[in-house]
Amino acid sequence: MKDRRPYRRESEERRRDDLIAAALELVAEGGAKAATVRAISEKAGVTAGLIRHYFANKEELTRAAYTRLMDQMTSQSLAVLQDAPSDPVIRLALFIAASVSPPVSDPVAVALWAAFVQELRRDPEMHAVHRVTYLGFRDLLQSLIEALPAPPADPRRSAIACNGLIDGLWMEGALLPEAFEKDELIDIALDCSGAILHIDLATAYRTEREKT
Amino acid sequence: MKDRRPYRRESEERRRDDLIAAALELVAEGGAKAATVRAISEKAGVTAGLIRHYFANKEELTRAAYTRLMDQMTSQSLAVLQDAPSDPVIRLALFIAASVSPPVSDPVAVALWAAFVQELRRDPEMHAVHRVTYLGFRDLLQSLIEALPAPPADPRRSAIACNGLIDGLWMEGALLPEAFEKDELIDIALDCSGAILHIDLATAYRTEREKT
DNA sequence: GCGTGAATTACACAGTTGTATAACAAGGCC
DNA sequence: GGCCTTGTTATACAACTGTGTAATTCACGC
Repeated sequence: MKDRRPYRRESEERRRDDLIAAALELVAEGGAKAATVRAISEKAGVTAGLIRHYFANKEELTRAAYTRLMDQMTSQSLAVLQDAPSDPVIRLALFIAASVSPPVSDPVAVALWAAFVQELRRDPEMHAVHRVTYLGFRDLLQSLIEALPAPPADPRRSAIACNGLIDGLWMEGALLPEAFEKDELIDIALDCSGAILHIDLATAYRTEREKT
Repeated sequence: MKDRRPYRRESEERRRDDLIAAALELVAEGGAKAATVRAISEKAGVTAGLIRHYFANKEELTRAAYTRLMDQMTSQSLAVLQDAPSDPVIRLALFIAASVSPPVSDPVAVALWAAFVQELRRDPEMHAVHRVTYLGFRDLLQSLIEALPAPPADPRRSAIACNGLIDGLWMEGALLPEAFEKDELIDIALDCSGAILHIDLATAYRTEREKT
């Protein structure tokens, strides 16, 4: 007489992944308030109770989603170096260009990021995630800068500056795309990073792009 | 027999101001989700029903609060020019330094800003507010750049770049203050804006500061 | 095949949310 | 000083929130 919904047992990893992915999609679509336990579980194809079987509470799921988002963005910027030439100037130029253009610089990604930023001040664990991912990205940038033929005297300062420039343009390009022409932000990011580092990143990028 | 709460009638402007201020304080303290109609009205010293007497719905109050926040931040950056000398290099340096240091660069302000950013994609009116305030700030910066003795060839590009740098450092300094030494971000912002514009903003700022 | 443990569903619950509506009272006007 | 507009309170309501708990049913070991 019961018409209980049939289901399949899945691995813990699979279920956690599905729930995190569903949460991110919902936050992207409708802001943090749209990611309710019921909406998340429905999108993941399970019932609400299961969330608390894999996460102690909703906060923990939120943290997991934030970590996943930041890891994704860093690895997307890094992916462009996978099959890049070994010339450090070209590598830096490609990395910077990738960071201020899609899919890294994307309205959905920025909105997602903003949704989590509000939690940083209140949740020490979220703050820790932020520190690790921010410093991780910056250190990556710094290592690219230190590999340059004529590295700057204070690579840490240079990395902070370029990181600030990248983050600002990343955000502005995603939030107000109609205010910029195609590739304008890439050009600006390369020109100004070049001015900061006293090298010509723009032509290095252009010649590399024309090679294909 | 009724012990109905006594009250005073106030002007529409006063009530709207109080409600907006209460909403901003709550978002700052506990994120967007803390700004419920009941919490807002309690903090403003009224009952919940009154909100809908002054705002058609909660969304409208949210929009008003966002507009107010952005106006405040721009005017705070601008305030430093009030009694600044007429030397355009000094004026630009003061403006940039103010934008990446308290009270403009502040964890509360950044968290508030992030809380609203999530709405930009969904709410066209919020998007319009964002466009106006972003372009307003950038145009201000561009006018300061154009006033320089040797203005750059493309002031728009320079303004976009400096704005990006400022926004990035504004955000990073507020979100992870322990990662930077005192005045480090001001120095970096001035050095790198100077590199982009080919002028020496850092010494202009330092000599101006030592004048007092 | 068949038990058995655990993944999953189903349901309940108390609290909160935004909103609608009616009763009330403050303060200006004559 | 009494009326009348309307700012303000009070209360109701249905929808939704996160969470706790018991009942089911899947899938694996034997």
